[in-house]
Amino acid sequence: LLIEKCEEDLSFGKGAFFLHQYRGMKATTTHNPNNEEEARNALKDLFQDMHISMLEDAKWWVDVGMEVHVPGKAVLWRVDSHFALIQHFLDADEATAARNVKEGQCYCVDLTAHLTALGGFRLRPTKVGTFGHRVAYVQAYTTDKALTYHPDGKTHAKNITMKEAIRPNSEGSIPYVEQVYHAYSSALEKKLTAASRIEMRVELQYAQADLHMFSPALIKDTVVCIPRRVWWTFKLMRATAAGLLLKWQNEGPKSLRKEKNALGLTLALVHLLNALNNRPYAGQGIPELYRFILPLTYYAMPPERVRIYADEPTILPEPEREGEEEEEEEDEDEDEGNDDEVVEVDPEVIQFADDGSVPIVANGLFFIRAPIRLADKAAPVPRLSNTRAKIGWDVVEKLSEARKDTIFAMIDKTQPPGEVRRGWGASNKKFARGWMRNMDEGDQPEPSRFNHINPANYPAVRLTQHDGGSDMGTDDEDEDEPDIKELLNTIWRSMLINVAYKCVTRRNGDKWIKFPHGGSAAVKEEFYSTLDVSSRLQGFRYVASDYRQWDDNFHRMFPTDPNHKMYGEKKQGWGQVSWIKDWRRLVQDWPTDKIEKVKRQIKKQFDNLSWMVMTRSDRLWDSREDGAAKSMKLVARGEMRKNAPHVIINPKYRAKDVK
DNA sequence: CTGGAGTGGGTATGCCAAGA
DNA sequence: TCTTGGCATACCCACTCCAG
Repeated sequence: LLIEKCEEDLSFGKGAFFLHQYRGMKATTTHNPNNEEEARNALKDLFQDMHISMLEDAKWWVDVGMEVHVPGKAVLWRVDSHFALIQHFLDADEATAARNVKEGQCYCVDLTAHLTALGGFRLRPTKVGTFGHRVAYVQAYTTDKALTYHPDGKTHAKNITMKEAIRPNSEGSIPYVEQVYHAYSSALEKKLTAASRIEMRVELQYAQADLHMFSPALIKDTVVCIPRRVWWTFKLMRATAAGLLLKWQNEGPKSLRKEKNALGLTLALVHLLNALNNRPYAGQGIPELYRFILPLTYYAMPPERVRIYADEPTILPEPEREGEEEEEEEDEDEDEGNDDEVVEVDPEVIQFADDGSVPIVANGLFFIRAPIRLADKAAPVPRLSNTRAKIGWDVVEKLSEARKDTIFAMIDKTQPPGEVRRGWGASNKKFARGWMRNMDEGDQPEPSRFNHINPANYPAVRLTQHDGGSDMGTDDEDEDEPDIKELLNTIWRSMLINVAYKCVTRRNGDKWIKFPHGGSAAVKEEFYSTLDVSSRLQGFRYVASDYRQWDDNFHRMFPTDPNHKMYGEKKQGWGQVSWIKDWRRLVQDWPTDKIEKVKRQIKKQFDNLSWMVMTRSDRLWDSREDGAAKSMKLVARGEMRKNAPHVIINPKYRAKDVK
């Protein structure tokens, strides 16, 4: 009658029906899964208040669940067992099961703590396929009880947010991390375990059939038992490691903390921490992040491949056996309030390898896939390495649930570290050093002790403005004042001399360079304007460059970035030559456009040379054997074949003409 | 005798493009 | 699309030499 009324009077009442929900207490009934009689009685028990025979079976669904619990162990689902589980509980053929374990709308894996071999799943079976049972959904998951057992009765925040991760307390550590650390420690102390659960919503008529067929063999293949001590220690270690990195980041310079790769690492840590207590968050932007958090991607596999990891070495040694302590029988968790039947599994069912090892390779056990650059001089903030991490700001904003400027503002607000941490042990020496150098930034570099190379000390180098066509400004750039021209000419000339002068010398005194008459001071363009390099050097290794290489080499010799630092201001040749100092002074003092214009002029000169020193980042002359590109050719005889200096040939010329 | 400069070799890492 | 090798950068370090 009511339904009829609805259909007539309400605009949205068409096709209305009643939904009946019969709610019981969680774990009202339990039974041994291997005993059919018990199972039947349990079901009867549950429905004793209802006239079960009057119900239409096909229209009633019942939520059933079971829990695998082993004393002293954390019981976790194996990702590679999903196929078997799904095939079993749907009673489906292989093709149907395969269709149902394709990651997507209907099936998704919930990794346990981002361990790619471990995880439950959620499944809404597909409509197509053949099923022995009609199942509305299946869910397999793991329950950790530690968090409800917090010693002080305080429950720590369920999730850490990005904002919490960049806001340290007065001691510099992250409150959330402290809390989970204590939670796991107490879990260790209290010898807590974790259990695997599977729940599904089935048609009433199949409820019995579905439940009692969880055979010992199937259980053995689908779960993994990790000694609880290993399990909690793992969580503890991950939380600690993540906490250290966060703390470390928070001590770094603010500007660097705002870099995408630094925030990317923060994000990754946040998600790793959260995955310890909850199923990993899966939302938009997550694939990018997980590409470098997760070490491997797993899919459920057909049965013949399920045991694929069985032969791999165990990486988790089981600590000593716990004996027969802890005979906890069952869980009293109250969560969803469905009519779950809790099935107790006989602990004897789970067998352990005799050698005391745990039959699992838990990939990704310790940390994350992408390399982390801990800290260096340039960036004393731990961050993701550039190679793979390509996180956009939109992803950072989305996953951190905060705007970029909010995050920046928060970083700006953080207290400067009260005390500079001088290293985290030997392995982090690098960090400490970089940090300390950062602190010393105000110090002035010592004046060079190589003033004698200054062109001013070489009379022949004094500007000779009328010296043929080699001067600067011979083109249409004549508006430059004469003294600037003079300066540029000086720089150009001293470059030619300095390069020759600083050519490497063997420790035994062997000189590579053959100076013209008059020594190094007599070196001019002409010295570099021949392909007969052998007449200039005792031996050499050359690269017949392309234009890009040639230009790069030029840019290294005349850098226009005022912040460009060459290694060791005083070392490896670069800091000892006067042209660099003069040039860099110009770069500091002059506007960029003017410098670029001047640089173009010098480049014209440069392009007229036939060869030049092939500079390396940290050294003017390089003579390393293994540092040389394979494409470099060696021109030298006898002793001089070893460690010959590197030279670059102007791409205008053909390599085969080089002697 | 000592410490800094200078030299030459080592290494972690980045980037790109060819290969799988 | 991921891996790999080549080549480069930017740093480190042992050793030698030499001035003070």
